[in-house]
Amino acid sequence: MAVDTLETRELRYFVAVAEELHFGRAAERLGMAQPPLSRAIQQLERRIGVSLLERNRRGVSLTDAGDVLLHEGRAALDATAAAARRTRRAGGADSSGGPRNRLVLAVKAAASHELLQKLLDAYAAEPDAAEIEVLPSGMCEQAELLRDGRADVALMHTPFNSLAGFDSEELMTEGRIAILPAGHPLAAHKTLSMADVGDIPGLPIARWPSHGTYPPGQGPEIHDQTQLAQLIALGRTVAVFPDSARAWLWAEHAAVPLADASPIVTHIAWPAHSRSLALAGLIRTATQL
Amino acid sequence: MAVDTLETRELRYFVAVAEELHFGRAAERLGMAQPPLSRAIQQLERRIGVSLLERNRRGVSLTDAGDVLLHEGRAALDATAAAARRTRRAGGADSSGGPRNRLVLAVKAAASHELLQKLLDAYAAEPDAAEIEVLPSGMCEQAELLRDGRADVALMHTPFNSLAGFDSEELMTEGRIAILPAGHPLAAHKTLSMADVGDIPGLPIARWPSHGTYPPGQGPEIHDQTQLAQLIALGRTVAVFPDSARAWLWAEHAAVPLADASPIVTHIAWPAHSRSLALAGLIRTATQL
DNA sequence: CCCTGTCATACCCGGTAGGTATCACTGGGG
DNA sequence: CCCCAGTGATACCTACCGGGTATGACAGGG
Repeated sequence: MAVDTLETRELRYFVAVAEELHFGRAAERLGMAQPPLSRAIQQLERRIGVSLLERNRRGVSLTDAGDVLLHEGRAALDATAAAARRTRRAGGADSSGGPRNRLVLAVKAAASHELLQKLLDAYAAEPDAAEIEVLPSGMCEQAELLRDGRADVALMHTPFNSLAGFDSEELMTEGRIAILPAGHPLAAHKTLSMADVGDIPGLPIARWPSHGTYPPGQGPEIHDQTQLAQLIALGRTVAVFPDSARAWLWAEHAAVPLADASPIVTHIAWPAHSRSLALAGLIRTATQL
Repeated sequence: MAVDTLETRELRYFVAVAEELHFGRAAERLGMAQPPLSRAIQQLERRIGVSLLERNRRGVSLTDAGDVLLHEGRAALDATAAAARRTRRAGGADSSGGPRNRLVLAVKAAASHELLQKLLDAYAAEPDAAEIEVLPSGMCEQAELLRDGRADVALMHTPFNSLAGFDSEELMTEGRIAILPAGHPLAAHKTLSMADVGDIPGLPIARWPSHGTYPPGQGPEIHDQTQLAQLIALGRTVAVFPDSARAWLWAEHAAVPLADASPIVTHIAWPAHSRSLALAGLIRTATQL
């Protein structure tokens, strides 16, 4: 093999070891025995002429070069997986009928309902519309879905998602609101500031494991939006949401605009090198909404 | 091998065939015989379950899926090559002394002299400055250099370069000037329009093979900037350049601002997933110029 | 009709990826 | 103090498969 070419298999092996920092566990994860994995990593280090792992007594740690290869290798593996997935999607469906174009659109579950609905309706009305598969995703994994090819295009929301590495178009900007119990004194205000909501006596901000706002504070722990809505209705917590959250407010809720919260901008984003006509049509539709 | 994993070797093979559209030539380019290449492509098609090539009588053409794999595969191969190169750069230099950080900066040859000089000087004065290797590149290949890891960061110029897929920061905006023979009547004008320079009797725009402006027109053919400068001095042609080209004008040249030309914006751009401290320092220096 | 150029098939060989058994080393506990 | 548990490395073998050569099938053109 050419000395300057990394095989996908080698990258998979190295990333597994670098993530586990343990040859045995990495081998198990890869479904193979430990000795061939050790040997493969040694060969890899010899081939690229750089030592990647520090074999200390009792464990393994990454060298600087190893850290670089971990990050770059993940990106390369994502790109390879994306090539396989998108190719399969482009051709595999052909057997089930015409030149079926299908686009996978990743959206943050339960966000941008109205916008998404308008987009899907408008696009479906286009003459040569492709089939759109909506892929609900967790909070911040849209980028990952785009990178590894499970999705072709995504709705992303700054400042929560980073648009780094993708092409994107801005679709919508909205402010944020504080959602309070309907009877709360602050609910009478015309606007509030972030500082106000962060420090309401008796109303600690809820902690939502997958939402960053977890470690600090002593607020109640929640796991989905319904729990949160209920806790607010019971007068136990406050929450900050985008304007569009007004759509699902309860009678027991009150919404007050936040004057100093950074606005939430919704973008449609896609891999920079995409050349699909169906995608171009969807983007055109989206920007003309 | 897992059925859903593409090996680098398979991608290399397929991309070669897809580019040549000829098994024999592709095999020659890959330094191998034709039969194993045919077999490898067949196995690839079976593995991903999609037909990639249309074997017509007298030649080969790409299916839709094949076209997708050609583009996605190129990106994946670039990412893989980048992983190898950057890893080698991160670790290979360690043997020749301390924790030597080296950054490769791609710049369009002979552009942005002053800006580049200021940037290098300012960065060198930083306390923990890494070594910067300046990689002169052709007109539009900075993106390619960043993608395949030959460079870590680049100076790019919109609208010539596309920033798609990279992170970037704006550094400088400049207008454009028409460079005329000193004695020419139009040289007396305060400003000109693009239409003016495109159609000057007796002064056809020069044709520069690597600059897009090649096919049409009957202007003289040139191959580098010095030839162009000389032809202008001789009163044979006109050229449009960014403001900063004033730095190298001859006495026989006259520069007139163009009122309606889109401005040229210089950016510093880097791969979106970069995490290098040295790169962060360079970017910080650049944005504070 | 043969000849040429194309990709596919048939068959063989060597390298190497992967498995099993074992070693070398270190640190902790009885 | 020594033994044991747990780590990664080494030794050795096997089987698969990637690659080579020779040849076939098929279509077009002179």
